[in-house]
Amino acid sequence: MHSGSLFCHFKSKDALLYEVMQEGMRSALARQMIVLLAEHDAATTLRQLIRSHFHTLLGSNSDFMQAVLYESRSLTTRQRSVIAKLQGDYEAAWTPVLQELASAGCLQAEVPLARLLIFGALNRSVQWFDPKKGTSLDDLTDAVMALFIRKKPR
Amino acid sequence: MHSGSLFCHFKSKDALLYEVMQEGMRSALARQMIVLLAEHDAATTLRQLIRSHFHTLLGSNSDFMQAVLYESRSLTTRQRSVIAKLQGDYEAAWTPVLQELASAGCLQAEVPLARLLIFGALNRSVQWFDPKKGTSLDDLTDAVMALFIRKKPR
Amino acid sequence: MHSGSLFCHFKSKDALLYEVMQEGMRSALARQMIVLLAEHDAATTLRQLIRSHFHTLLGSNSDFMQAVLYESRSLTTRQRSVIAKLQGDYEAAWTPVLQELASAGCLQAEVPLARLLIFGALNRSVQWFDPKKGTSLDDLTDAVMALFIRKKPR
Amino acid sequence: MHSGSLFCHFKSKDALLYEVMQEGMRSALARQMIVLLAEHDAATTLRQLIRSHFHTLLGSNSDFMQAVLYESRSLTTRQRSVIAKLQGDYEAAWTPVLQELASAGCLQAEVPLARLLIFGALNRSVQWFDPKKGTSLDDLTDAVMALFIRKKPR
DNA sequence: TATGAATGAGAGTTCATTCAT
DNA sequence: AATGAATGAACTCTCATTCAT
Repeated sequence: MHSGSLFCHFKSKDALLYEVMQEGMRSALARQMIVLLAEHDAATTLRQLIRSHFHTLLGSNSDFMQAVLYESRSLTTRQRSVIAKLQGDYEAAWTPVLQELASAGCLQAEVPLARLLIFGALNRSVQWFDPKKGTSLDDLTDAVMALFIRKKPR
Repeated sequence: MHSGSLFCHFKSKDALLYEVMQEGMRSALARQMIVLLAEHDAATTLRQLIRSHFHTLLGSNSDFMQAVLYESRSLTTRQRSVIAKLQGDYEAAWTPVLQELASAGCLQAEVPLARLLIFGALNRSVQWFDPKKGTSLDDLTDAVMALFIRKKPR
Repeated sequence: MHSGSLFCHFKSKDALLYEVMQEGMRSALARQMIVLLAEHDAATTLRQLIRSHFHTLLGSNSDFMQAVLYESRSLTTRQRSVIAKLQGDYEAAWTPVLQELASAGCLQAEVPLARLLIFGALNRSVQWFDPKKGTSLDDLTDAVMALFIRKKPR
Repeated sequence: MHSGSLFCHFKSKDALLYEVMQEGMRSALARQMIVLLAEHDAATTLRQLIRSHFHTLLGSNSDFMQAVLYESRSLTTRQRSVIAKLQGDYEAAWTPVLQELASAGCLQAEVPLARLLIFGALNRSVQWFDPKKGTSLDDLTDAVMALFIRKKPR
């Protein structure tokens, strides 16, 4: 693409960024919705949410997530709040699942805090994950489940 | 401070950034070394490492950590590798502690991966932690320990 | 031209300076080569070299010579040596002509020194020459020849 | 000397430059006056003027001449005209001597132009003269005389 | 709609000058 | 008078944006 061409399609560079972030978050939400519509037990649902989140973070067409996590300061206040709302909705969907696991004793922390810590752990993978190192997204998902979620106590 | 004053003390803006990052990492390493020199069981040591890390991340004089985590791209390759080395040393010190907990069955993941996930979880707190919300660094430390570390199985 | 426009075409202000100096010296060399290819006696050749040099110094598109003479310190060592090489080649071409005149007794000084003095005399004209004062470049050329070159002794 | 100390003695850096240039030109004029007061024939006087000028250009304490020749643009208009007046007086003193030589047929050019060319030739020596190369100021003076001045025709 | 040279606001940097000590 | 940290105007350069083609 050539230097002036962007402005045939977007009002500004930040407008493109905003579009990409919004579009990316909406598709991530849609992908996640499919997971949530399947009726599984909480542990299975969480596993699928994590797997889906890794796809969103690390799969192809995932650059938007870098933008959501690290470039929000380039947006206007209004745009930033729209993206924050989408991100909030996305993360809020995990709460009931985590709540159920916490109630069952499988997750040993207050859910709001646990959710922040879990998203921190997962999101940072964009910095260190390297598919060439031989670990698959499924392996990663297994490791995360093992780390955070305990077997249901009798 | 006025526009030209910086250059009385530093060759360039990036030279200041580098100094701040280096100095901050060295003091974080020193603080952590004190924790490691105390002889405690692995769980207590980890708790103190986490508490110390939260101090480094969220205490006063902690802005350098934002720089280390998010501004490394402004450095030269050489500078970046120095900072990466310091960060690597800092994080490497956690490995034996995590290893011992993993051997005891208290940490259910491969240590290298667990370490990445744990640092992700902790480091992201600079984005959401707000001391005005009433949670203390000690509370945070307790939550992290509860979330990641299990009671020693009999 | 506006402040940023330069950088569409040149990497830096000094890169422009270097291009102008190099291009100017190459065209001066080319102009001089034409003079040298004509087969004339030494005195005629020298007269034409001087006339050509005044054109290079004082004609239109001659600002580059100011740069070559007085702005070389803005260049990198490498660039400066390229320009110095071109200037050296340019001035070296005068040596055989001066040598022939010296051998004939028309130039009463060691050629290397005479060349330095002659170029000093000519080049300083950029400081004082004013076409509005009524002196032409041909007048100037005649004066220089008369001053430095004697009639061939019988 | 330290960065602020200059301003204990001079109002500005350019004020120092102006003082140095003025002082240097006055001492050059004084030195030249001594030459002119001795009663010699024109050729001898010119030789001594040239020798004195080389001392002024190339001897110790001669940096001011670089400033006079190449840094005048840093001065205010008023200061520049004072320096130009001193330089004009200095060069004007050569006119009668050159005039006499021209009348005698020893200098083959109009005196005003010859003077400009001669000063150009001499002044440029600050760029190329190197005492380590083994040429003395006396050698230089001899060469200049030989180049410009002819034996008196019978 | 696409292009890329031109624009200009803003960032980074230099350096002559000021000023508290 | 001497010092050197601080100042700020001026300069170089970057890059998002504009615009004539």
